[in-house]
Amino acid sequence: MGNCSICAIRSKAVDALNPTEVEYLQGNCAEVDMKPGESIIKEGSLSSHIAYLKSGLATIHKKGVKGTDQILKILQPGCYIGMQTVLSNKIHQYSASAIEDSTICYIDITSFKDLISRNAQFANELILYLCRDELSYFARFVNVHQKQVDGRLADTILFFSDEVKKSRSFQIPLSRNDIAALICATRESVTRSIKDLSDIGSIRVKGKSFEILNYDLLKIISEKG
Amino acid sequence: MGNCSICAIRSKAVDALNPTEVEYLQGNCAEVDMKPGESIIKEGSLSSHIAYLKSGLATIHKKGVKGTDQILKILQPGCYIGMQTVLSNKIHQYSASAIEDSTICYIDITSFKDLISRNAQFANELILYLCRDELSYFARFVNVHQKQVDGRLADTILFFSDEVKKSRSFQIPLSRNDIAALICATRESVTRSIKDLSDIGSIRVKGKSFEILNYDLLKIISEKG
DNA sequence: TTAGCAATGATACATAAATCACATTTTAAA
DNA sequence: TTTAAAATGTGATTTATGTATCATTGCTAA
Repeated sequence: MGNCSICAIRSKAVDALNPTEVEYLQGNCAEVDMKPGESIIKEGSLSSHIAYLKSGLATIHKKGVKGTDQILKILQPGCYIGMQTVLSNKIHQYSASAIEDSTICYIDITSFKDLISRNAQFANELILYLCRDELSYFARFVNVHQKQVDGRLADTILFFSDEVKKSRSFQIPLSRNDIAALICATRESVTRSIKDLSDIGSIRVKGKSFEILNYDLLKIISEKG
Repeated sequence: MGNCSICAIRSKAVDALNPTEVEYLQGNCAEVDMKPGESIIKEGSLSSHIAYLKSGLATIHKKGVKGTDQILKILQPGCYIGMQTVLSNKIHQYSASAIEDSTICYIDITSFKDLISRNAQFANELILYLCRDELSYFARFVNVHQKQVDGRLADTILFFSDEVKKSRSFQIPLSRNDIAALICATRESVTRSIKDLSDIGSIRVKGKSFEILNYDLLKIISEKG
């Protein structure tokens, strides 16, 4: 059982709850530690809990017509997982998996719904969360289709550097196949593209270790597509 | 000024309002008629109103790195337009345009936010709306990347037939360029793909008039990609 | 350590779809 | 009606990326 009242990365929504409500949430919330590769929620399964990524890193992925999964998003701490499904649908419409050591809080649906109807400010913060989330997909959708593989890979590397790892030298905890699923390409294209970006001296890569050598150049490739 | 209390296609959210609240909404809501091509909201402009599509048909579109717009979605009556931006951002992150004669209700932001904080059920319905909307984008995102042009075009034709026009013979109120922007392709590819689908006898097309001759065949192409 | 397996890199080849260039049709305007 | 402008169709060509195959590396587990 987690302790929501002292949770360091608790959401703005939870901030809007009063002490009694926080206690209620806490009583209906279970904290679970996860290893990379472990499944947080599974597409097609019955949804009974909303998950909250307290620490670590995870992905949202969804099966496509080809049978392979597409990665929709990299999730950082502070993200709700499965909320769209739990609130509007009985069956999870996407999967989520940890890609680093993570801590997940599973919140019982009923309690969560309770809090939405009880506390308007809580509901309001969730609305804001959903709006921002959806807008980020809009941007992603348009970008992915107007850039080619090099540009999309550059995007991803910059994302991990700027948003996730906040460093020029970092690990991307994804296999080449995973990166392909994320940027909508094949494993082979990812390999080639990594080679391309390395050849022009914008990055240095060894396995999962990435280092940005020429940030501006990488940015240009990301923006030009 | 519209009359929300007797609006035939008013949203489930508005259904949750009490008579006083409906009257309040009505007082802060302006109804506008639009012709095809007219802009409902504009990407980059300051957001002051949420739009609600009361009748007609519209598109959401967003500028990409190449400078051209990508169509994110075809909107049918009952859709909120610009809500994601109005609630979480000052600047509209996407545009919307009518593609058929449409009626739009512009709702003042402040009043809308008021209603969210006043009425938990209203907020709750908006949350459901946002959840469903986002899930539809997930499906679209994955589909678009795992199907080739023929499959995506088949998807679009089936969508207009099944969801919008509810007929096997209908008009698609989009230019070839628009269809291309919708299915992430070029105008030329759309033309060729229409020819492909016609050659195998699944559709008959004349200008913007489409007729489905072999529904099952079209479905197979849509599903196989 | 070694065997076995999964992940990755590298190369040749195939292909879907973009680009380019131009003809034709449709629509709008004068 | 005539003209201009926009939209659409078509064929040739190019290109990015997928597919296929095989070699290599690295990891896991006995």
